[in-house]
Amino acid sequence: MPETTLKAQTADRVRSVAAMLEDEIVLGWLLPRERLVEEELAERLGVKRHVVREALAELERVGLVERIPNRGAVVRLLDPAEVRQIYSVREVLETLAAEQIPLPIAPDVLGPLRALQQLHAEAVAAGDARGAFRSNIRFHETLFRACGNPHLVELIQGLAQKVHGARSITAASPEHLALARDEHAAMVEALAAGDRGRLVALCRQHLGPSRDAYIAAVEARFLRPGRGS
Amino acid sequence: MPETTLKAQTADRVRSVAAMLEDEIVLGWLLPRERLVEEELAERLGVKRHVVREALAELERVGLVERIPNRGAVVRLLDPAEVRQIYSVREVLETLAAEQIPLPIAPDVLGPLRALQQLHAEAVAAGDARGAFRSNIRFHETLFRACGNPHLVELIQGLAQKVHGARSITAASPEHLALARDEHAAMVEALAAGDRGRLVALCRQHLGPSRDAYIAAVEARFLRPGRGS
DNA sequence: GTTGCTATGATTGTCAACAATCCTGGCGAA
DNA sequence: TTCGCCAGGATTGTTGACAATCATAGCAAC
Repeated sequence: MPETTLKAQTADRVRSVAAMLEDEIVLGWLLPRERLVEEELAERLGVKRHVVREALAELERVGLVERIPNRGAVVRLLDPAEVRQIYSVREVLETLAAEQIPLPIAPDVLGPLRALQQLHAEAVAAGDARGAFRSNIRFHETLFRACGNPHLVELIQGLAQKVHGARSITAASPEHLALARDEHAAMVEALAAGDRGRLVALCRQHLGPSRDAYIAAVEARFLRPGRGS
Repeated sequence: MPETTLKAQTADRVRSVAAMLEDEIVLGWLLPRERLVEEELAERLGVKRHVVREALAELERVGLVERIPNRGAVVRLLDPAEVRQIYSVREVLETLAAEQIPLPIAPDVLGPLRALQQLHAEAVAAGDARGAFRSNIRFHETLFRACGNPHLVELIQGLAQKVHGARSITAASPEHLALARDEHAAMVEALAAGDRGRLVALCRQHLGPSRDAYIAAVEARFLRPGRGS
């Protein structure tokens, strides 16, 4: 029998629901400004309303969802200025982490990293956006964890999650996925070769494309017509 | 009639309760490993259990409290290694922020900053630990907000909050409070003079004393006897 | 005297009904 | 036609009761 969801405590179920909703937002199943009705989600996901409620609160904290008192939650549209600010901090933190990774890289980091890189490459080849998204997250998590400071990693992950909402544009784009795949390969190479300068440069460059693609897409497609200032 | 708590929505009440509990932890009213019983707190603070529950979840997220399923919450003791890691990241981020503050400083920042500095000095002079704690937070918030990147400020504040539990040691120490007061004065001076190098150095140095005092105190007083490795 | 088990009490976790709030559509008057 | 108002419906927010879980103390057996 399946044991993953059998003995699940509420806290786990909340995280699970939050992750599912995050997926649906990131993959573009749920569009910006789309309403998220608690009861409907509760039924669809097979949990109580209470659990959905906490999950939405979690997503609000992260910034993927906006919650207005007595009115409910909607998928939030990140405004370009905010995205730019977040990316600028990400750049600093990820550079910092990359600079602190001990080189030569430990084998017990390089191994899993190569495995995740391949997983990601396979998902890209198969056109599996969801798989690519998840394995991409795990790749970077594993990479940055090697820097040795868990709190720095936590910050980096938190910021990455904040702009996950911006991924619906790039997550489905074959060109961006292929580019990310190649850059991952280059990072692994640089790590294996102990080339710090190259690694740091790659990490920094890695952020640019998705940011620019998102900003361009938002300005072209999603900005509310009546509100342009 | 008092209007601050009159129209308060639940979310505000949760924040309020969380802040009260944080105060009590920081000021040493609640000691590490002390149990926090939901119903008791609900009655004492005049709110429903539900609100206390969410507040405890919030404090758990921040790291001030530990929550074990079906067993309740206790005040968490930060272990020295964790404190050291957090402070190392704080040092980087606060230095970064200090480097980005536009100089010469804008008058509408310097003014409030001076006011908060004075507020802090007065609290220190009066031996008002709570007042010193709160005005200290607001001083740094105002200072770093001047860097112009709200997300960086948010990160800095989050990290500071994580080690607030470590403040019960320094919050009551007249020497540390006096030192902090003088360093604040020096920061304001450096800002007014446009001396970036001095400002950055001061911010970096400012973190050391409380970190070291906490680690020393924890190792001397709180480590569980039976568990020393 | 020590160990293991059971009953009890204390505390948290879950739930569904109820209350409060807000949007929507329809109706009437200017 | 347009504006304002009111009722109805939909959705969230709150509450208290109930169920599940865990620590503790007392008792019995070794």
